[in-house]
This record gives sequence, structure tokens and C-alpha cells, in this order.
Amino acid sequence: MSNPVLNTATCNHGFIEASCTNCNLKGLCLPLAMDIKDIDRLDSIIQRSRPIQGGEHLYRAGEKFTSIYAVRSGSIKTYLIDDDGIEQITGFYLPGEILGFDGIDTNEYGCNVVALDTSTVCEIPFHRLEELSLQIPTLQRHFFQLMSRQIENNHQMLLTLSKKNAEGRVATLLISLSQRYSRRKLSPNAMRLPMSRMDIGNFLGLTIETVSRTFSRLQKEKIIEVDGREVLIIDHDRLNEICHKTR
Amino acid sequence: MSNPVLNTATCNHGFIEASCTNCNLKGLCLPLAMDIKDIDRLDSIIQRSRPIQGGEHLYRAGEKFTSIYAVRSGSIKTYLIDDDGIEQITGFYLPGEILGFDGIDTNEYGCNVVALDTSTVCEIPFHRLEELSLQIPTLQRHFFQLMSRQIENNHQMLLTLSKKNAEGRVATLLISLSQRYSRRKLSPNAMRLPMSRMDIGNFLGLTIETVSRTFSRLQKEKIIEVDGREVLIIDHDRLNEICHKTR
DNA sequence: CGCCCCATTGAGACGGCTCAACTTGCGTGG
DNA sequence: CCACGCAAGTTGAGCCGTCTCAATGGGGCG
Repeated sequence: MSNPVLNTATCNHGFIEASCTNCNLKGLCLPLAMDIKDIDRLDSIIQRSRPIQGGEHLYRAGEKFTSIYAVRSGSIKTYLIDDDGIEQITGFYLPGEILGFDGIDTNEYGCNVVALDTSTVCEIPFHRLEELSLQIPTLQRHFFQLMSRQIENNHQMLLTLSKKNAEGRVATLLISLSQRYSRRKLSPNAMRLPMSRMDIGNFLGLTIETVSRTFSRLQKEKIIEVDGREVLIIDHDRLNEICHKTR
Repeated sequence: MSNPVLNTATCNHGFIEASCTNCNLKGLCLPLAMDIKDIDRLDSIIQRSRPIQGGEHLYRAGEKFTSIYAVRSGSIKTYLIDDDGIEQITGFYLPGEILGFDGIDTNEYGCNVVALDTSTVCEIPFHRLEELSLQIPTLQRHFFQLMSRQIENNHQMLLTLSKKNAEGRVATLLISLSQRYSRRKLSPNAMRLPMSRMDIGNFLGLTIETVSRTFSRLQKEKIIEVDGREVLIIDHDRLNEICHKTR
């Protein structure tokens, strides 16, 4: 179970022993493109905690904003709750991805954050990150870039929700997940979805029935193979085309 | 025509004479909550240019990212173009609002930006703003906050597109515009829409016909009065309720 | 074994889209 | 000054994709 690379490993989610320097996500995550000695400074402010169980909340909308988080293992969703109880999932986060930016403005978290699987996260106290960003220009730059990327992703999502039909939306999600898996050197064609049909439907503005029917249709057309949460992408090219299907 | 407050005024869009210190948008815009001497430092890197005509582009997606922009007068829209030519308006920007954040990540602008009316903008070269942010902690903080706010706005927009019906979407846009007008001490109940029905439909994921019918219905129910682009909000409370109408 | 939850599938309803006709306002040119 | 064309908006009729409601299937767990 213990990782031979890490000399103080205590469990298979690797929290106590972790450091950015030997983290295999450092090429994706916050330390991207930083000097070794700067990574050590960043490392010293990062806190790693015990794993979060699936269904457990990391924090909720309205709580005082203190930290941003990097996903270390597992998977996480963020969601809004409207005045009258309508929920909207605003994103799924996989290892190496960073969340919590939406709390900076009001000093309260804007989203609810819950683990989909058993997950571990790195907590980065924002005020210390801010101080460090004043001292390390590449960190400040990188932080701006991460927020900018989130804005771009949201813009793409607006287009998806506004212009695409059910097939286009589902295909777009699958391609996005596939790309994010392959960035982590995992297979781009075989994946286990971390979220339920309910979550997919909520995220994409569809009912679970429509999501289910769409999966079935894509399977019948031999573009994907689906077995519950296991998805195989058979025909990547056609799936890419379907991403652009409009209403 | 010339503004008596500004001693070198040359036109009613006020570009050459402008400075943050005497700008009546400073309470909304980038200088928010900055010291006077820091505002002067910010001011010194900001460039003001000639007015942009309605329909004229400020920049296009793919061009090299150099600056962010604050709207000084008029109104501006940003939009994406998909691989196969589908356009999605990603935002409308009114005086005091800031755009261009989406270019930081890739060092290319992500959106196309075009003026809806004759407009003026303040151009803020990003690399100089970055340098200044390292020296002025409140500026760095404020910059983070502005990007965070954009992320939060986008999340709200995802909810709107994913969960609301046509009435809910149109009402949400009207309330948003109303709030932004009143922040500028303008009437929250009487406004002239800067964008066409086409733009509204594109932004909200509806056809122009549906937008038009929705305006007509809201008018028949005496919630608003519409005359082309002139809109009066008659019953603010009911319009607020309609914002939450789901599919 | 039986219960519950999640997913799938089918049948019918409905909101928004498509297509088309008509109106209105505005700029151009006779 | 009016005639004309053009762009933008409104309104109506019919269609289609997704939702709603309901029944069924399958896997995990007490």
C-alpha cells in the first residue's frame, strides 16, 4: 500500500508524507513552471489533511473564505444553490485541478464543495498565498493564469449550455474528461465516471432520463460503450464531431 | 459639450483629459479602495484612446494578449466563435466594468470584443499592471477579486442557462442590467437596452422570436413596458420572482 | 431474501424552435 | 417631399426535442 518513493507514507491516499516536489501532479498543478526553491516556499504553506469521504463536504457556500484547494486524489464537484433551492453543479474537479477562486471577491465561499469519491486535497491558505505571490512574480502570474483558465472554461460551458443539444452536451463532457485523464497520462479512451447520471444531468441542464437515452444512443451508434459508470470511447473522431451538435 | 470639471476636455467622450482620480467610476472600477497616491501610479500606466464606434472591434480572439480594458462609456459585448462558426455572447460590459481577463492564460485573447454603442475604454497594459500589483498589495488583492467576481457571475449564468425557462432568463438579464445601472446612480427602472434582440437571444440561448414573445408577455402582464430598446420595469417584485422560473 | 437506490426505457405533454408574413423605423435617392 | 429598400422586431401556425410521469431492471447491502 505505501508508496516506496515517499519515506513517511502512512496510507494509500498519501497525505502526511506529501510535498509538491515529489508530487506527480506538479506539472499540472500550482507549482507548474516554478523554480525548485520557490516550490519549497510554496510547499511550506500548503496543508494536507485526512481524506474526505465521498458525499462529505469540504466547505459550503457562505462560510468564511480562507483557502483555495488543489485536488490531490479522487474527484470533487462544486455546486450553487439558488434562493429557492435549485441546485446547479458548476464544475467537476480532478487531481491537479484547483478550486475555491470564487470565494476571493466576497470573502465567503460562493459554492458548495463535496467529494464524489474518497479524495484528498491540498489546502492553500489564501492570505499566505497572496503574500507569497507578492514575492514570487512567477507565482502571481501563475495564479492569474489559473483564474483566467477557469473563466475560459466557464465561457466554453456557457456555449455548451446555450447552443448544444443533448448529444452535443454529453459528448462535450466526455471529451473534456478524456482530455483531462490523458493529461495525467491515463488512457483517454477508457474511464470510470466519478459522477452519477443525476450529476451529469444537473451539470448539463438535462434530466437523467435524457442523459441515459443519450448514452444509449451513442452506444447503439458504436461511438462509445457504456456499462454503468464505465465508459469506453470507441470512435473519438465522431464523438468530437458530435460535440458541435446544436439544438 | 465639454466637461467643466476637466480642464483639458476635448470631446464629450472625454478621452485625453481623463484620469482615474476625477473619474466618476472610480468607486466601481479598478481604483476601488486604493490610496490616492497608488491611484496616481495606476493612472500613469493607463492609456485612453479615441472612442470606438458601435460595431467596431476592440480586439479579436487569437490576437496577442497585451492589455485588459475598463469600459469608460458606452457598452461592449464579448463573444466566442466555435470551430464551426457558432457564436456565443459571453458577456455585456457597462461603464466601470473590466474585461480581457480570459487572455491571461494562453497569452492570446479568448474572446472577440465589439462595441454596441460608441464607447470609450481605458487600456491597462497587463505586464505593467502585473508589476504594479507586486508593489501594491491592495491592487493585487483587488485584481484577484475582480477575476473572482467574473467567475461568480459566470456560475450564475450557468445556472440561468441550465435551469431557467425563457421568462426566467429574460427577467434575470433585466434585473442584472437594472442593478448595474443603479450602481452607477442611474434609474433602476428605466433603461435603454444597449443590445439588439438578436444579442439578447444569443446570450440567453433563445431565438429572437422567443425573446420578443417574452417581452410582449411581460408587458401584457404589466410587469414591464417595452418600446423597442426602451424598457420600464413596472413591477420589480414580480420581475424578481420570475427570475427564478424554471423549465 | 427483500429492500432501496440508480439507471434504463417507453408513451404522451409541452416549451421553445422553425418558417413565414407583416409592421415599423431609418437612410438613400429620385 | 415621398418612394423605396433594408434591417430589426413582432406575431402566428405547426413541428420537434426534451421533460414528465410511470413501469421495469439490476446491483449492493442489511
